[in-house]
Order: sequence, then structure tokens, then C-alpha cells
Amino acid sequence: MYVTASLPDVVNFETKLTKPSIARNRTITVKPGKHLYLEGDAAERIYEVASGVLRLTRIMEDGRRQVIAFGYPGDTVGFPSGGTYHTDCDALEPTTLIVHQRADLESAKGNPALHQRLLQAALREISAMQDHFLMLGRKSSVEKLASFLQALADRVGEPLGAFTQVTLPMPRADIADFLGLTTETVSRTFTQLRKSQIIAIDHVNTVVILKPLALKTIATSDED
Amino acid sequence: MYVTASLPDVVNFETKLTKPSIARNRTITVKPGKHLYLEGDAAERIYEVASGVLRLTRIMEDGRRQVIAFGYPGDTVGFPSGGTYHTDCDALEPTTLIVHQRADLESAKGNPALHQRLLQAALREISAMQDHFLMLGRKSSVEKLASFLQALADRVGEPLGAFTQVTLPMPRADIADFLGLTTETVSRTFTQLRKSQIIAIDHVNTVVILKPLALKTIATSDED
DNA sequence: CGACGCGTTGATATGGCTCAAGAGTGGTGG
DNA sequence: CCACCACTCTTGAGCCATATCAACGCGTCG
Repeated sequence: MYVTASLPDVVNFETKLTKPSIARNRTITVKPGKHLYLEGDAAERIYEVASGVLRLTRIMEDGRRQVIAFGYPGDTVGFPSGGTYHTDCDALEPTTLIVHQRADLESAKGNPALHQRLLQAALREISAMQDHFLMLGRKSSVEKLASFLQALADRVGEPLGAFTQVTLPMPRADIADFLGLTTETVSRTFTQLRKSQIIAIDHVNTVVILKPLALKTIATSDED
Repeated sequence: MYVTASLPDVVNFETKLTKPSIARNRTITVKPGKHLYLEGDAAERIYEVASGVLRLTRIMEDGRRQVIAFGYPGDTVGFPSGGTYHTDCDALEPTTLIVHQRADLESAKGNPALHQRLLQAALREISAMQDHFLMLGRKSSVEKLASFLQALADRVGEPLGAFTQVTLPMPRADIADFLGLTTETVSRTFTQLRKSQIIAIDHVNTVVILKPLALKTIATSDED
């Protein structure tokens, strides 16, 4: 109903143990465009992003879409509720994931340390989502985009000379659906930030932050 | 900075045991306008609403506000992240709460059953917030208000003859800040739903749902 | 080389915001 | 019990930010 991908060829399992403290985990890889899970699927596994980027989306019958989150390395996705997933999840680039069992989150019996890790990830998730609410509900388009770039820079920015460079693995439409805007508005807002010399756009998906302070000021013209 | 209430007189503790399976809990009451906690406070307790209604908010420096959620009986609030709360929380009406210790959520040692309950509450919270994203990012004002009324009706609606009645303990401004609108737009949208005979407004804060189907259709003109 | 997908830009439309004025509503004190 | 006041809600008029509709450029791939 929501997607074209068929599940069986979605993932490639490799039986590979990680740290002893987080034993029994496997690693899988997901290729761009392939779905890790769909809304409504039975949620038996929880995934920790090791490399790559995931995209979590919610889609309405009429096609309107909301990108709930992007999953970067260190993020954990697939928290179940009522035994099922509540978003779709696919990969924006080749992504490797550490697979955990739902039971590892929901019970401390098996592996207390892992249980603790997953629990803390869920709590961080709640906190992050609360931030995003403020963004969706109360920020202007520049503030939204500035916040978004700021967050990416803090998280996965790479130094480029004296500046910070951010690579955007997602198309404009995804940024729009994440921020509650249209692609046109996202594009215009990029242009606006570029013309005011706050950012430079190398390649379409490569942003250099020229004035970190100015960006931060716009992004947090509000932050509590 | 954010509020006028002083903390010390916020709560009234009663040492009262509840079910044996959830022992060691206390009940507290919070009066309307009093804060249960503020953003940034050390999060040592988690609260389960027994009666009344709570309001969770996030406020920006310039005063813009987002209502993150309303806490109705059965809801659990105060999930910590990094040891602190990430919203403000106050009461809309006299509210009684079951107090849990942060440790009961973060460790299964003390009371496994309670630990499980709190964990499931956190997972439900994540799921509920994902729904709210779609609302904030992608719905029109009528859709937002209809969804809001629909959710309240499902949750706390009371039969009134053949119809369902919903009491709104919060002012229009709170509904606006929850839905990412202004009070004026909320008011106009109420009028719109009233004029189209979908709802009736008895007293300002008492809504009767006349056409449940029509309301649901508007609310989920999108639902995935 | 052509076609398609994505991004940008332009022109116009519009939903919801802002500013402003009134109408309910509830509380308080004379 | 009523008069007043403060506050919330509603309604109106106009405006503005973002959406919509449309054209075009650019890069990629067959």
C-alpha cells in the first residue's frame, strides 16, 4: 500500500558478533531505497545505525508525507508500540545496522547492559522529538532550515579549512517533509541563506557553513 | 525565567500506598496553575496521572510556546533524558498523580513489573508523538482541530443522549499552541465546525459531537 | 542525444496570522 | 444582588509567509 519495495530482498544478513557485552547481535546492510520495515509490521527487531543514514516516514492516504526523523550513526530506530512499527523506514544510502531483539529492550533478563542502552536510546528519542515539535509548530521556514543545518553540523559536520561542511544525503523533498515545508520553499530558503553569505552550496548536497554564529542565531532565535 | 510559580509549594505529598505490585509509590496532588516540574529540573520522578489533566509545554526565549502534550488519566509524564526534564509541566485542573522513582524506569532491579509498565508507557509515548508530527507538519487547521476533538472524544468522551460530549479543560490558547495555530484560528475553526453542524458548543469548554462520522472523516482525510 | 529526475526560480493564490474591536464569562466587592 | 472589572473568546479586515502552479536548467543515464 505505501511502497513498492518487496520485503524479502530488503536485507542481507551477516552473522557477525560485535562487542562481547552486546553479544548475539547481527549486522545487516540496507541499500538505498530499500525498506527496513513498514508501518504496521510486527516489530521484532530494533536497529542501531552503525553507518549510513535512514529515513523514517509516515504517509497519509492522500500522499501527504511527514519525515519523522533521519537515522544517523548512533541513532536507534524501530521502537515498537503495541508490537508493531509506527513508521516506514528505508535507507538513504548504504546503511549498516546492528540488530537487536525487541526482547532486549522490553526485558532486562537477557542482557542488562544492552537493555539499559536501548532504554536510554528510547528516552533520548522522546527528548529529541519534543525539540522537533517546537520546530514544526512554531518556527518560520528560515528558522527551520537553520535549525536543521545546525543540528546536522553539530552531529556530522566535517571541518573544511576554517569552516564546517555538511553533506546532505537526502533530497530537498525529504528536508521539506521533515520540516513541514514544500520543496520550493526549502529551495528558496537555501538560496536566501546562501545570498546572505551564511552558507555556501558546493554541490547540491554539500553545504559549507560560512557564518556559524549567524546560523546559530537564526536557528535559536527562539530556543528556550 | 519561564514561570511565576515557586517550586516549594507546588506539591502536597501524601504517604499512601497503592497496589502491592506497585508498592512504595506515593500520590501527590497538583493544583491548577502549579508546576509539577520545569524544563531543566533534575528528573528524579516519573508521574502517572490518576485524575485531572496536565499540560506539558516547551517555551522559546521570545515567548513562542508549544504545548507538547496534555496528560490525561493513564498517561505517564516526566520521562528523563540526560537526567533532566525537557518540558515544563503544570496542571490544568486539580490533578492527582502516582509518583514513581526514576530508578524504577531505568532499572529493573527494584520492581520488574513497574519497570515494565513505565517502559511500555515510554514506548507508547514515542508512538503518540509520531502521530502528532503528522498533525503539526501536514494538516490544515480544520484537520488539526477535528483530529484533536476526535482524540479527546475517543479518550475521555462522555455519552450525552445519542451524542458524545467532550469537556475541554484547557483554554483556546493551549489548543492553539498544541496544534501550531493561533487562538483566533482555533476559534474560527470551532465556529466553522459548529456552523456545519458537526459539533455544538454548549458552554465554551463543552463540545458535543453531532456528526461523529463527519468529524472522523475530516480528522483522517489523511490518516495512513 | 534525448529523457527523466531533481533543483531552482518566477508569478500568483491563499490559509492562517496580525491587529483591532466587541461579546461572553466569571469573580469580587459594595 | 448588582455593578464593575479582568480575562477569554469571537469576529472582522487586511496582510504576509508559504503553498501552488508553471517554466526552465542541469546533471545523469540509457
